Amino acid sequence: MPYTYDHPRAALTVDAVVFGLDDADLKVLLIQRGQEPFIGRWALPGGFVHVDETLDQAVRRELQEETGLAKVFLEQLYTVGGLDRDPRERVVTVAYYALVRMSDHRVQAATDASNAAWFALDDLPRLAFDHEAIIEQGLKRLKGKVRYQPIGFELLPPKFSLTHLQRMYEIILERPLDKRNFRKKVLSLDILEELDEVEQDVAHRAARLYRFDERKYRQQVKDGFNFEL
Amino acid sequence: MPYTYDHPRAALTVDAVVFGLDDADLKVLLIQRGQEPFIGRWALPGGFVHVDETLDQAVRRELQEETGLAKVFLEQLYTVGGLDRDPRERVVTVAYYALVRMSDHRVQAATDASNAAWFALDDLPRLAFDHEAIIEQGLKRLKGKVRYQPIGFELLPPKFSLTHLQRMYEIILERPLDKRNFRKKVLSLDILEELDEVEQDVAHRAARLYRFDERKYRQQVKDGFNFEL
DNA sequence: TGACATAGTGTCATAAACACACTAAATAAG
DNA sequence: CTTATTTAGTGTGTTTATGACACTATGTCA
Repeated sequence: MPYTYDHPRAALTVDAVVFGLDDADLKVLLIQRGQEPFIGRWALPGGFVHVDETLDQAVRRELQEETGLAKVFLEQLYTVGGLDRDPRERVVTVAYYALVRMSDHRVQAATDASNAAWFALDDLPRLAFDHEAIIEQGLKRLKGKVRYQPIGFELLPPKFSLTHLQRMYEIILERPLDKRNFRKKVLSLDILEELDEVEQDVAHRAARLYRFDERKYRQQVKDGFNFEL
Repeated sequence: MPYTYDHPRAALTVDAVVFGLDDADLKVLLIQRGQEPFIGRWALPGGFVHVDETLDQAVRRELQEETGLAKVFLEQLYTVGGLDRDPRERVVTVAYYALVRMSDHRVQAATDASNAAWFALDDLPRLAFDHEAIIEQGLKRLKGKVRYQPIGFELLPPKFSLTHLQRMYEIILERPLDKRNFRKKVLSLDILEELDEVEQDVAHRAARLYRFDERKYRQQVKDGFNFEL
């Protein structure tokens, strides 16, 4: 079933930089390629955009198929159109980044029998295509955006302590933050709900848990308020 | 000369939101379409991406062809992949925004005999496709970015007074700024070169002229300094 | 019950943001 | 050549936000 056009067309793909957070590191989810080109190399999850699906739908489908992830936070990053990105032919890819709670999402083995695994950002394997550069961009965007939009919560479990929250920011921004100033600031934003619950199973004083209050946040935004780390 | 593929492919286009500034308004450069669909309607300059050119090259070529503009400031905005954007077939477009000095660039009549013209943002005609939404995004980006990167200078002539500069920010941000505070702030950034020149042909005290000093700015950035309106 | 680990809390100093009004210099008009 | 008009150019005090900094509280475990 061939499809024919008057002019040659680039192939269109989507790729996703999926970030996750563990105790110590920001991680990226990669899959190991099962086909040429770059067979055996690690790469961003992604694939061809079908002609009857939107770009968002395409990324979500590919994430589901290749990693088992569904319903993650997703945002478009940028579109890469270099001429020789793919040795086969002209391929233009729309890159996305995603944030997931690593604890929630047990990463599945991919459908096409290739692996999926998390890698710390400073310990990446050799990657296929220009995926290294795309990850770089994703990281840059995350670092920038996390400071003025409360997207970081997508990386944390629903209930978290202020220490968890601070550690997340420290890991992403790659600098230490002052504990008292951090707490003062984040509480003053009034976007957290204080729960009547504390951490469980810790070998020391348990910290109070909080939840991100999306409703309060939206209200703040509407009132012209400004999130700012 | 037909081109054939195993799977149907979306057509890939680029579109540019070209911003210019006059005394009173931010303006957008539009062209009037000479073909179907939307013949006669105004639209963003843009067109199909050739298989042997990058996305950047494609936008620049289209801008040149349709409006005569060359060497403008260009940055990728986002990629639109809705299913029914174009009534003919699936078209994915990579949107850019551009900043030009209106005075420099006399806008040419387009090659294919359709018109090109500047429109104030609050006085746009009916547009083709989803170009209204793309302009909206471009404006949002401009408003955001102008505050932490010195891109606004791309809209001004090389030599400008502090009053010009302030007016530019007021127009883009859509709010008045305090004259003394603005001057204090902008001079403290130390990215302007004070010239031994003043405005000509004005019917009142002439203002001193300044020039954006790109070298100083790059130095600041390297030193970890932070532009911020 | 004592050692250990992390939670939780407030003050002061410095820096940035903001509000605010008059004099200076040039041209134009009478 | 005097006056009116228009915009340029300048400084201070107040308020608000940022940043540095250290000790007590509470729980677990040995």
